[in-house]
Amino acid sequence: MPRRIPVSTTRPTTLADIARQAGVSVMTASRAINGSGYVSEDARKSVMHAVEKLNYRPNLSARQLKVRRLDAIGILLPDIANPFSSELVNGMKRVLDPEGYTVFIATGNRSTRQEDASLQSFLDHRVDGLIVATRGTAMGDKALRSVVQQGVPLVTIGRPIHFRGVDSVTANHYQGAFDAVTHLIRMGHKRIGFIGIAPAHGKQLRRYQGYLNALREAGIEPREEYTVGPTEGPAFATQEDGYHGMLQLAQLHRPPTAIFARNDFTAIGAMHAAHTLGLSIPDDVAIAGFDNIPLAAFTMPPLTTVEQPIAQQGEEAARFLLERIRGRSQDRTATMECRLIVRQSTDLRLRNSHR
Amino acid sequence: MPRRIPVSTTRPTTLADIARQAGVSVMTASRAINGSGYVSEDARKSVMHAVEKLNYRPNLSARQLKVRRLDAIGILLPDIANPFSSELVNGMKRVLDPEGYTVFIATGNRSTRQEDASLQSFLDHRVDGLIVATRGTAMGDKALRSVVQQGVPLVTIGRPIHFRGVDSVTANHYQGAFDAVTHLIRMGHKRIGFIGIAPAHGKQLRRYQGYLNALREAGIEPREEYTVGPTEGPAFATQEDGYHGMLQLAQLHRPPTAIFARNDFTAIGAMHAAHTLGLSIPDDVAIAGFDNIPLAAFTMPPLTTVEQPIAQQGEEAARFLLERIRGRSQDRTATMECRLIVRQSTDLRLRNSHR
DNA sequence: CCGATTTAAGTTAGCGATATCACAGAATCT
DNA sequence: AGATTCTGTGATATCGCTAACTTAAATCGG
Repeated sequence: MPRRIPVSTTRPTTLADIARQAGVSVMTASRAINGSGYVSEDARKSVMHAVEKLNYRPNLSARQLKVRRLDAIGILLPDIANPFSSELVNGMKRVLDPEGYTVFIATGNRSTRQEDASLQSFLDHRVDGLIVATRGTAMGDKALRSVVQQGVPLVTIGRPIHFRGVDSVTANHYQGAFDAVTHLIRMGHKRIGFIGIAPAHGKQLRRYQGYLNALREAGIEPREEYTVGPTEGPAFATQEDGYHGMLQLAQLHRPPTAIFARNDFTAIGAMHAAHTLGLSIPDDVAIAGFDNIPLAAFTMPPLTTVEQPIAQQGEEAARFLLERIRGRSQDRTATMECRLIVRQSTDLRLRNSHR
Repeated sequence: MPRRIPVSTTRPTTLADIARQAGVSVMTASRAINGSGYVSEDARKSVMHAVEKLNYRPNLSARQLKVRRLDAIGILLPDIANPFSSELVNGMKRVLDPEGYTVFIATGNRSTRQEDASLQSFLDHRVDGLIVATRGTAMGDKALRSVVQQGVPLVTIGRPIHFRGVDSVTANHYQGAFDAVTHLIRMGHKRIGFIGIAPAHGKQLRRYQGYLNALREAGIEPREEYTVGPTEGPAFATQEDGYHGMLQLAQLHRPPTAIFARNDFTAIGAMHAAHTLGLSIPDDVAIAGFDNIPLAAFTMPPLTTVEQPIAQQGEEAARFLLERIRGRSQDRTATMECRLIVRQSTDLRLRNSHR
């Protein structure tokens, strides 16, 4: 471990400096600053004046050592490029800021090892609670279980949890996918493909289950060759996956007339492949995605997709966490409904709109 | 301020617990764990054994209080939806992780007040250094100046800094824009529009200056009516801005035959408007963007754009910060070159490629 | 074989904050 | 009036950790 030479310019102001400047004891200064206990108006004023003058900021490490509370919560995200992340954090902040909590973010960068490291960092810094929005893995589950055992309040987002002591919030991906595929069926499609995961790995993927069941409920037996995608299980599917998936499906003897893509990125890749192949959308092939990323309204044609209430998931998770921190011990779960947004990539009759 | 009831399940293990369990003094335990000073092999082993058994993790607040070092650095980002953010953080982590630093991220959400709050939070927690990647504002500058005065090592990214004691890293946006516009001129265009900022507010925007000078250097006098965009100064320009900007330019008596958009989102909005108007790209209007977001290769047609070395900026910023923390006091600045990526939105002759 | 060095521990004293106890004077109650 | 409560303040002891000092045995070189 390399040595670090500190560049101590001026020592930061401490409570003792304030007390000296204000002519009171440190305890009185502390009380004045925190508004606890009895402090005369005179004393309060001169302390506040000193705080202002010396530009005092309490040392949170010192405070935390004593009160065992950091007023900070940690958020673990899979990665920040993800279009969710921002909205999710906004939702959480909306709830946590007014309560005086600071929010720190760390990312796992899709690597379980990095996720564990970030999680450990939060624990080492003794945050008051954790919100974890990374994808579920066996290794990750083990780490989370130990978090719970250590008594640190924990809420997960979009991740099924298999043990107690945790709250969780999720969107109804199953229903969203079901609705999207049902919409395609209503538009007259019978041969509907899924791009985003290899058939063998789709058991865990609720979006895929929604796709399968929508077909079955309409009396259409899903065909395995209509499902294409990466085999990496819960990995995020990309534009490239969508592009290659579409090419693959187009080569079939009787190719699908409609595509339900695992997410909007995948859908955009599929659209691109369709253009390349000279297929027109939605006449030759209809395409629907999932997530309603900002760009979805700006593809050509605009993309039909499913919107999940991201900010609300963040808010709810934050509320759950606050309740946990304040002592609730029963587990709670919230499932938020998704909303189908029909645009021209599946229905030409719609006006060209950005909504 | 609401009261918080702690849910103390089991008190976390302390060094004293370890010492007791291992049958040594706390100091020996500390030395064994930190690998400092002399510790016999026997003692080290039994301490490590106790650490393992009791699942001990040092209390970083307590340690920080003593050693005045947190081994953590704070990163302030404008918002996380931004496609940079992720890459930027990856670059930083690549440098900081191996040095034993933990990275915490906070966002300002494009609000100066929130940025200040996040910055203050980092300072209150006494991080060892700060990397700030938010857009420059007067209020923000003031806050940063005070950071420097407090002796906290600071590096900025993509933000011109007007005072000393700060390192900064930036991409050569000017050159990138210059190259893109020069490319448009070489493709035979003479009437080239800029979408992304109102002409009166473009003074600060290096991308706009690059546009103007590329025109002038080619002997083309820029026309004010060819520049359209929001008036909010350094705000981020969106798809909507691009869409409306394109509509506006198309209404001119002699509309531009090429568009240089402030960023890829704006370019995508403009492309969408062009499609809506029945203009073909690049025959009726060529369009170039900036940033090379992942989707840029998947628009129809693929978008010509300028790529800036994001991860490298993150790495360099992290290296600068480490040097500062270790005592360097001269200011350093790095400017990274951008790279023009020509695709079919400006040049039809190219093969359809995703590179 | 003896002083000097190295190795291996333990003791003490804080870091900067707050909880707790102690105490004095003012205000209120019975 | 005397007891009781309310105000306002300060002294002291920690929180969990490590720097600095101290002690003591082991090792070493001439």
